[in-house]
Amino acid sequence: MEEPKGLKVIAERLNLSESTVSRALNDYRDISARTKARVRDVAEELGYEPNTHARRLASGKSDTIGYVLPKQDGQLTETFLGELMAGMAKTLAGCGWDLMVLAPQSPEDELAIFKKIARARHVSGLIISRTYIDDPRFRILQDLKIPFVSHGRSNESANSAWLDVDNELAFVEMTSYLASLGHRRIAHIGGAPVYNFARQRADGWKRGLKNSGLKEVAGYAESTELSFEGGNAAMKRLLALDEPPTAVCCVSDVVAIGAMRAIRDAGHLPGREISLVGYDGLEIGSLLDPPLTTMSQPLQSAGSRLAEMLITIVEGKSMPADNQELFRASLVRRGTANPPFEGVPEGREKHRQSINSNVGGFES
Amino acid sequence: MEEPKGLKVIAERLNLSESTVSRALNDYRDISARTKARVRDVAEELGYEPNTHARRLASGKSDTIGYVLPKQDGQLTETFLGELMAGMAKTLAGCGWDLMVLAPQSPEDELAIFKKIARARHVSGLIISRTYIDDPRFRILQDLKIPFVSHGRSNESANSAWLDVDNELAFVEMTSYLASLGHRRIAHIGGAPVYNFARQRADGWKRGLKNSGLKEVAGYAESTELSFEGGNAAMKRLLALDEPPTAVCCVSDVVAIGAMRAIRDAGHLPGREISLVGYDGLEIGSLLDPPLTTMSQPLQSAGSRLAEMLITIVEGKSMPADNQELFRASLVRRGTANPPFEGVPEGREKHRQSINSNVGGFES
DNA sequence: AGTTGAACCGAAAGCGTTTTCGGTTGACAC
DNA sequence: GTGTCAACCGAAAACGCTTTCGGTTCAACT
Repeated sequence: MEEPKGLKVIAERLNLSESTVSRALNDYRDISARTKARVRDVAEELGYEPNTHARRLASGKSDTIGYVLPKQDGQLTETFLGELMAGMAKTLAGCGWDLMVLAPQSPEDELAIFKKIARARHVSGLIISRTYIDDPRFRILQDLKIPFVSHGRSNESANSAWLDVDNELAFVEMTSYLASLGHRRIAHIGGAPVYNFARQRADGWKRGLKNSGLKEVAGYAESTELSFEGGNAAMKRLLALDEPPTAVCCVSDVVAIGAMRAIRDAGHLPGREISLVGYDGLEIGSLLDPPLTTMSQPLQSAGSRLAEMLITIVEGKSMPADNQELFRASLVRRGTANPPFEGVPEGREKHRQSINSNVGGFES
Repeated sequence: MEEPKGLKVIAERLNLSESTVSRALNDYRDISARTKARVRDVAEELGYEPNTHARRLASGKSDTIGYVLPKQDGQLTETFLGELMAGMAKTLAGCGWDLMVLAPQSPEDELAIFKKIARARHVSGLIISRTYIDDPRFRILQDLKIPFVSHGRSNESANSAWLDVDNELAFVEMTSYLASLGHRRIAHIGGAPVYNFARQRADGWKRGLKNSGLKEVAGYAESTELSFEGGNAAMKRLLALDEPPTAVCCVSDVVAIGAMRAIRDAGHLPGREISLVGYDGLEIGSLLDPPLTTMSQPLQSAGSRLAEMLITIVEGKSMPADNQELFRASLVRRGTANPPFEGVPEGREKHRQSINSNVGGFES
């Protein structure tokens, strides 16, 4: 009982040709309003749904964009994935486009996927994440003439479309904030220097220091992998310095949480002896003890915007280089960023008075 | 300079017909091995990539499955999404299939999406997550004759394909483990009772109690939303009981972390006065103080298997009801599950002796 | 020599759209 | 009345592949 669908039945019902029906549904202007209405009614009534494949074959468009899953170190716990993809899928669906997921297993695999897309063109554009400072993908995609937008910049992104958070500004603000609380010895735990965002954040920290008239102390620029252990290890190194920092800017919440652990293990209290600010705005940070001060960035809207940008590019309505947008992160004040500690850690109570009197004036 | 691709050029180069080339590439057995080899060589050399849309139109297959993003309460921080989708995409890609993301904005929207798929058939199967105890989607998808596999069971899933973790067993083990450590008063903080996994876990807890000869104390079965705040609030209620539990099984790590906070706020130490086990195996739990004991479930492999199952069903190689698999979670021993505290919380020293002597015999 | 049947391959009919190109109206001006 | 120009619509050719159906060839049996 498979009733034949298709333009054909609609056409027959109305004594029209298939081509007329097609154009009526696609709102061509050489079809009278009356006819359009009749066609639409019948289509509605029949529950007509165009055959995607036929449409795409005939039109030569694929109305599909691909999102390349960032595969880092085998770990895929990125908390932003869900939000980002939801944002993309939502606006794409609004335009009748599809979102396809690509999960390259290795850089070579990724290249193979790109090449295949370049030839088959069954995906008309790509969105990539987790960009590197020197990210070969920009060149590759440009050479292959695959339209794309990156979530994050790169040295190679000058002429391509991207959407990024102003990581540098965020870390300038973060550092300035700590400085405004009275901190003078502010360190940074950064991410692997291949990631562009890691560099941006480190740069922001440096600029923040400068803006506040502080200078970078030797050994204060830590770099580690984006994990708890990474943050933990880096913080330990900072604590082992002759003059440990009183505040630390962390490249991510996860790293910050690792750092908190190290601070605790050293017998200090995060946010008291050593202030700490993370980045990402993870919900979980709010439940820690003390709750992690952090900076949060928009995700759903970023995904949505990425999709919008890519569509206009694919449709030739704008040039890649004209699609470069900077979002802004915002400070979430919680418990780990406070004025420098007036007391003395680890039962060195005897020191307390002197330190206190030396510093002075920062009691809240 | 657009060189014409397609079967045509290969056919011309070899003085074969397009149909022969097509069948050669698709490994039909009425093509000689020699011809197949020649065709493949030329195809390789020319970098031939078949046109997906044409192929799908002609064959009537879509080779695409859709993953329905679980949208809960506007929050999409599901940590498992990345892993799960990577697993799916990976095995799908291995078969030349595509993974499409669907992000329904509401239940009505979800229904509309299903209906559209049922008609257009541009997606040949679906994978759904976060199933409810009474999940209308099972009926709907069956009625619409859309092949699907669910990640998680439901009351309605008897005749459909699913892959689930044995949540009940996991919580039986969890509870038994706590009992084996000597706990007698074991509570449970569960999730919203609409989710099937929440019920399963609660059931597991109850069965675990029974197996260990313990009984469910009034007020020990808490239920809350799957968030830090939820866990926090639930634990507060437990602490306010006349006889608070000495151990708590939590429906998720996030909830457990919220509970830890409540325990701390009450002046106790998680894992000492009150033991705690979470579920999910989140990495972050390992960095808490003390590190959260939990149960972890496989995700990449689950995604992979889900995809495999769906493919065999779509291709008619197996019936949905024959595709029901139970994965197993495994205990990750960290720091929050220990024998009952021998000390006395909050100066209720007087209770201690009696309790201890009543229970007895479980010191490790 | 005739028959049979693998083994191979080509012709051609789709698959369900889009889109170009003309053709037919009728109105309106000249 | 002839010409012109919109406004509408149909015919038909793509789009690039799959798949059915036959046809040819050639070796191997009768």
